[in-house]
Amino acid sequence: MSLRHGLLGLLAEGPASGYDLARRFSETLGTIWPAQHPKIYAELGRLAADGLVEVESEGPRRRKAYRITDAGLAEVKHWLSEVDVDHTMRLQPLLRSLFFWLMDADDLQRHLAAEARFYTEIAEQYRQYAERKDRGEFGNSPQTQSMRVAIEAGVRLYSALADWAEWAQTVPPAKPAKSTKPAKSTKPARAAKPTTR
Amino acid sequence: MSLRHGLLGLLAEGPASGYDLARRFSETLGTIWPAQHPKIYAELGRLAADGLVEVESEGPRRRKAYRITDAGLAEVKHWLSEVDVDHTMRLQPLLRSLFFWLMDADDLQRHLAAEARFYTEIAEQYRQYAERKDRGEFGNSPQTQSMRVAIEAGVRLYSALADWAEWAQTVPPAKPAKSTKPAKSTKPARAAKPTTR
DNA sequence: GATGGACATGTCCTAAGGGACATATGATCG
DNA sequence: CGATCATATGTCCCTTAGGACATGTCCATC
Repeated sequence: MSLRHGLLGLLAEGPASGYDLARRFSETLGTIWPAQHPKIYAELGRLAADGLVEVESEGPRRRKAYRITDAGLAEVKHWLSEVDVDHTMRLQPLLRSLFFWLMDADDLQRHLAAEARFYTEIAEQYRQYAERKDRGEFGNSPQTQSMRVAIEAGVRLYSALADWAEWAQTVPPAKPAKSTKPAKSTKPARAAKPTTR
Repeated sequence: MSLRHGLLGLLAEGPASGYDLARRFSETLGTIWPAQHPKIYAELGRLAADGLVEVESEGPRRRKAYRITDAGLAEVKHWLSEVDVDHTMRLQPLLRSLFFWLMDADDLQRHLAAEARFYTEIAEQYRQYAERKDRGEFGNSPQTQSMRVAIEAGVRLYSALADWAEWAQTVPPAKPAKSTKPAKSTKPARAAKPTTR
């Protein structure tokens, strides 16, 4: 249920419409926390029903801007300070890496090179963003300060992944256990063992 | 739909039961790709219906071991080489970091210290696992070679996060825009601007 | 031989994610 | 003035995730 608190956190900066919030998610937050507009509108409705946000104004084309209420602010602060962090990571690239041994050496090298390029590029984007902030381009409000901290995480994470993908290209492909030794051959599906225990 | 391919990948190493697979997810894979047993049994059923796996043997207590079929192996290889990688990351800790400005300085320091401890510990676990592999404790099969590559990613990712959390503790908390300058005060909810554009 | 515990598989139900589609409205420009 | 585009909000529906609960089975041990 982090989307709920994500929305509250964004609204703590000031009123915004569902459209605004959806843009922020798709433009900058998308890499660390994806959220499509259907979910956002639905959640805003629920938040309003629960009294955590309220409609601040109705704008030009049906635009509704929401403002966080005191209850909403209390809720997001409570979440930040009292609720356990969920450290779950769901990284498909890492899951795939477990199965690299199923790939041709060529395909694998291509794959890793593409991954390295991808991560390097994202890391670079975050780095530039960080620089602009450090040059004072976005002011020095508490919000942008926190943004700076988040960006730093992006830089470090994606740099680490880029380095990893580079490094992985240098790992020699393990031969499918052929000529290394006489190889006690019959061990016919090692993971099988119908372990009763 | 990565669980499907995750299961196929694991079964490519050799036959296993739903219980075995669930344990592998909860013990070692849980950090990078969580999966509970209800999903696993359901997906195994679907995989069997689609002919990508088949029941290899029935063991002691209703135990059913599944074996990957040729079609299943082809499917997972196709996924690895041809299907685009999903780079989506969903990191609650990073989402939270955007809202650090809403926290007391004390709470934030406590939070960051706990985060640093957590990431350091996980990184250390991965590091030890990598060492054991490098000492040859797990042999040198292609599978364990790939495992080694995945572990390396874990080491680097969690080290990066640990360093980040340490670094973040040194970032001075931005004062809520008070005494820094005369401060053109009236700019009443900067994010509001009912942008019609 | 009864009982408790680890093994093993499964269902049920609700919530969350997300693609596809629908619709209203104001702005722009020929 | 009519067409078209970007803005803005929403619904529908299917899939995936995951907590809670239920059941069966073999083993140890008292």
